[in-house]
Amino acid sequence: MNYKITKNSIIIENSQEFSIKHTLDCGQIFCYEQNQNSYIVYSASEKAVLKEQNGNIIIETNNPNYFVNYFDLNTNYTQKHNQITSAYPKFTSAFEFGKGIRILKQDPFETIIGFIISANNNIKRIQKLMFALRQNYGTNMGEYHAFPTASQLANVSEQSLKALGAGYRAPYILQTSQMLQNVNYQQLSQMSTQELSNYLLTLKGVGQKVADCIMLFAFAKQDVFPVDTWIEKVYCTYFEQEQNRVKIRKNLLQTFGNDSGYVQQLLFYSQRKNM
DNA sequence: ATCCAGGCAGATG
DNA sequence: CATCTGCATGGA
Repeated sequence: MNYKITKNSIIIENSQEFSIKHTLDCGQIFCYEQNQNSYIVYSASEKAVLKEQNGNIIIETNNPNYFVNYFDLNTNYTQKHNQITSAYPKFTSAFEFGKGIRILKQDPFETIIGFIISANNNIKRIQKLMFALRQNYGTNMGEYHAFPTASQLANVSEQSLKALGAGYRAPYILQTSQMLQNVNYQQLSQMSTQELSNYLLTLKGVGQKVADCIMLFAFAKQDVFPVDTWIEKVYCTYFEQEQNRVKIRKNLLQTFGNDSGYVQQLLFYSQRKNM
């Protein structure tokens, strides 16, 4: 995709390959806001404002290089979309609905906490708690708050987390933050999918589904297929009646191979489209 | 009132 | 190994 970088912006020309709305609304990110004619994205300590003008996308930010990587601007999603559409024609209309989705490369710690909170929860409440964590424990950046670091979050009280609505996840957030204080994410990113999965599963509040989401949305792993209640519904629609998530995941991984991550997100978004 | 939301941990066969 | 249960909270 063609883009230009200035000191405080990214300009994307001819932007059909990037739907801001679908990319942000598809459920992979929790800390963003929609305004009248712009979206604001918060990631770790960074912020970006996204607008469409005359068919171009303008991303205003103090850290353009961070968001080039974050929005995965160097990957050709038109090609990916065409490829899966021809490879799996029975899903054409479902894929079409989410055309323009880009799989984000999000901050690992923020993504880990976000998806720990996501367990048995709904997206509105997840977003609310994630912003509350920023507001209460994150570094004040002036006009907004950064997401708290592992060390910052490791030192808050379980009581105060529960007061913000974390419920029974409060001790998971605390224990995982403590475990991640000295982790080398560079090292994690070099692991194979299986190695990384094994590591993530040692964190409190992280099971297979949450680990898959973390690997997909923060580590750009493609050979994962997060199975939640929505994907269960998709599976029962397109494949067969099956309640066992382990089997569903195995079958979907076998069917979609290295297209799994991108396909999963398109199918998830399509399934939730009237929400 | 009951069920559900991007499930997980811990206990029990 | 597989299956079962409790779990905070708020909206439908």
